[in-house]
Amino acid sequence: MTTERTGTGVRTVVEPTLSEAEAAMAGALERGDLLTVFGRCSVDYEGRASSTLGPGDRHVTAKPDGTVLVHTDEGQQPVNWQPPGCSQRVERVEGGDEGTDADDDAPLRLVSTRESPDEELVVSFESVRQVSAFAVDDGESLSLTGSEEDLRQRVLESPDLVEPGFQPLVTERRTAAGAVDIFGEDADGNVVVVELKRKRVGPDAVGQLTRYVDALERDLHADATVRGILVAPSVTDRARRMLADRGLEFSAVEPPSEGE
Amino acid sequence: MTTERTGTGVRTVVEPTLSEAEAAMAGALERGDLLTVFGRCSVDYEGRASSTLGPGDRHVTAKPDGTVLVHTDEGQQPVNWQPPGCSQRVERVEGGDEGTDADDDAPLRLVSTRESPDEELVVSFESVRQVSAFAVDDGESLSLTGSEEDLRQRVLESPDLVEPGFQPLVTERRTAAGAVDIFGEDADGNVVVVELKRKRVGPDAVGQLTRYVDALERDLHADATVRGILVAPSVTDRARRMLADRGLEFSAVEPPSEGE
DNA sequence: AAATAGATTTCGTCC
DNA sequence: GGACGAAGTCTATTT
Repeated sequence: MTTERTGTGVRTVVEPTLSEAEAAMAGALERGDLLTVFGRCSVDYEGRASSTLGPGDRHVTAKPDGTVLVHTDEGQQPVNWQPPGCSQRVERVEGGDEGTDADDDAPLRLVSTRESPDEELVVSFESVRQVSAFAVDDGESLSLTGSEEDLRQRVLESPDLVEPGFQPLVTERRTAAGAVDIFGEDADGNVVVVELKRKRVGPDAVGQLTRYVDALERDLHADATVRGILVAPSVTDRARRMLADRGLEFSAVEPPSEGE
Repeated sequence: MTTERTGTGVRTVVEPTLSEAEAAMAGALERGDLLTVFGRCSVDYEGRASSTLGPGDRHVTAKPDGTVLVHTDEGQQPVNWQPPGCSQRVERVEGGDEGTDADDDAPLRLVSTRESPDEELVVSFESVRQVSAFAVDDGESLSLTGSEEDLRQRVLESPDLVEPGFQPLVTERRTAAGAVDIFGEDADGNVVVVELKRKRVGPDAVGQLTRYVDALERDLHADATVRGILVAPSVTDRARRMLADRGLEFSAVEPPSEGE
């Protein structure tokens, strides 16, 4: 086993005994560090669903905000996790009758729990290869371009992109079926409902637009024509057919990128 | 700087120079290890959208399957990432005119790219606190209970949970609007469309069921009555109202848990 | 490669 | 705290 303690916020223990790993993990949780553990473990989860995962090498992260992530060597998503706000503790299975110390062979457990919903994640390490604790200093936040919000601004600045003469009146207009992205009227004064999507749309988006158009037709009574326009970069074949069946329309508009 | 090389598949470098970090990272990528880097970095992404992230301490993971994850001290989701299948490389910004070596102050970059869609993620380290490489041995896969698939099996085994006399006929029956979860008939011989959800449902699920019912009514022509039943643990108020407006129904069924 | 829908989705926003 | 919808969603399945 080797211990590193540096003055720059990194503490690492390599090939610790389970008791040494326990101490290092407890210290990291105590200090509010970002904790990572690599070792052979099994994982059990019970809460919104239930899962079990047999023994294998995994990389486990516990963040100071209460997040826990268990990653295998494959996949972008963790194989098991716990969301922010959970409480973490490390524990050793109780030893024999007389001993107060934990059995040296007993697994080391990282337990994460929360209430509402009641959930528990247990990572049981049979061996630990590395424990690291990091003091994180991060004040910056992400700046992102190309979201649906960016597309909305683009359409509000240049309504003609939807169709010549389109006039946006309100965003997020409420209906019995939910809030409409953009509510406006066309060159002839007809009511227009616009549903925005930042990428190619499928049947679900058509369903959404349908719900809003139907709801507005009821709200505004029978006399007024309500047009529904799906605004997105492109549509799938089935979605295009569904739009046609329902008398709805599509207008191709790209979300702004980088500079625009 | 301290280097650890153990016989059990863990290599760790603490407080390396950028050149030392570069070598450690390149070796890990070469060997197909799970690579982790903790350090101060900026992140730029360009692809399906664009994003920038200013300097801060982050934990970066590169998996042998091509996944890259950049985590801050907060949140379950990575602040930036690259999906499985991407290609990674480490590089140093080119030095001055005459030198062949990289400028010692030039940032160390982890670059991840893929095509279709064209995406690039660049993590620029101004300092590195730790580089670790792990040889992962994991043969086990996750076993999970409580999914929609489990709910489907429960309903197929006990159709009366939906309503007395319900008879499932086909699963995944195709319609013009997509595949129906369970297609069957009720005690009176009416066509029944069942949409399953493992948790409390909102307006989107009602929209889905509506699409399938509408599509089937057209497919089967006008004479037959098509009932639509949303099967889930519970419904939101608005969803319940939308169901009523459309003449659709709700039946409360929980997905099986643990033992069941 | 594209399409479709589920997910212990997570995340933000608004009520 | 619940409800609702976006997301660089990811992931599995099917065409």
